[in-house]
Amino acid sequence: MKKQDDTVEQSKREYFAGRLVEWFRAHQRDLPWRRTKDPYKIWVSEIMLQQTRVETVIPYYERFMERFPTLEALAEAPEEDVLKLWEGLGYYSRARNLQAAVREVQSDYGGVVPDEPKDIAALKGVGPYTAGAILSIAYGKPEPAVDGNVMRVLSRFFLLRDDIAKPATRKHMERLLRTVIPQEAAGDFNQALMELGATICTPRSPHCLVCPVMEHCAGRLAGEEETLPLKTKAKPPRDERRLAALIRGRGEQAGRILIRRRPDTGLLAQMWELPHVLAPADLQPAVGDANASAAGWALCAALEEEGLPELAPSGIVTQADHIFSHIHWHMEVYLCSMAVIEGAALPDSYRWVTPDELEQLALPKIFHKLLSCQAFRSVLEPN
DNA sequence: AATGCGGGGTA
DNA sequence: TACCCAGCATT
Repeated sequence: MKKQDDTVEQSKREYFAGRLVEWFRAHQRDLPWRRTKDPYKIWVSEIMLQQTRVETVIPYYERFMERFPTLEALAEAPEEDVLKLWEGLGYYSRARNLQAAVREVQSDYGGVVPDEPKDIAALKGVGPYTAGAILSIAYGKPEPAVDGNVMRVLSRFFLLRDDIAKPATRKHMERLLRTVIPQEAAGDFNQALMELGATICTPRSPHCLVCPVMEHCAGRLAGEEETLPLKTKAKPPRDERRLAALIRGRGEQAGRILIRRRPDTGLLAQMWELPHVLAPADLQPAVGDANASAAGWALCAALEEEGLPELAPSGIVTQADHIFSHIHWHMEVYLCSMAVIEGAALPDSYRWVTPDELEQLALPKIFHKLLSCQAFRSVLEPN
């Protein structure tokens, strides 16, 4: 046992685990994935819950289980279907990794989710937290599952002033937890830690008066429950002005618009979008029609560089902002006309679609926002 | 160890 | 606004 863990007395660790498990069994929320021990369903729920709130996940989880009720069903599904069901949930590589890993379980483990730490941790998209969560909740194995909630709870209860943004801090907490996890109630204990963090030991204004372990909470006894955990600040997102093109079809493409699919890797991988480019750095901020025209021409020129036929802008349609964790997009949509449509060759990623066809494709939130605005819809009206 | 990767809820 | 959410992969 590591020396630093000895500073936490054994009796206090037993108190902590016992009270938490007892509290969880009496007060846990009734969540869809708590009504099963199916490792596949636990797995799906844990992937969806990564960096995502319970309330957000619930409807996605229900739809997903309806469409893919078994590991085999997910393994056999088209990748596009999985991405479409994930639409709006974010971090889309989770969906692709999940299906890749499920297919691996189907082929290498006969469709049975492995119960060995090294096997399950080797699956795509399954890191230290998710491996511990599946092993403890579905299989009852005494493995730690340290997420943001757990680090906050442990920081406060054991008065740990480590920076939780550092990977080393998570490892420290995993070592501590291995001395705390009750062997016969590992799943309930891990879920109790997270449940406490989500409902009582909240980031701000924790509800200490109803906390089951308040009496011996070192953070509260030190008056530091509001300032823990310590965490270095994240950098603000960088600003990007982006120019998008709304291009309407004519003739055989009448009633369709031109969209494209994003690359296989990176931001919003494999999702569909309006063609757009990063605004040239020397382009003046959009104020009034004159600058809008300059932006429109810059957009058309950039898209022609990418292999589209001759384009000309005819005005700005709408604009919207979207903030990712690391980028702030200011998106402006310009109506553009394409000189040649019939028989024109397009780059592979581009495609003409009707509004109905668009409904079937996975679209990021920002493009849903743009396409549903009134100005955009009025441009699409047949006339 | 640092960065890329969505979208939304909350005080 | 600022923070942060049942994190992981890549470099």
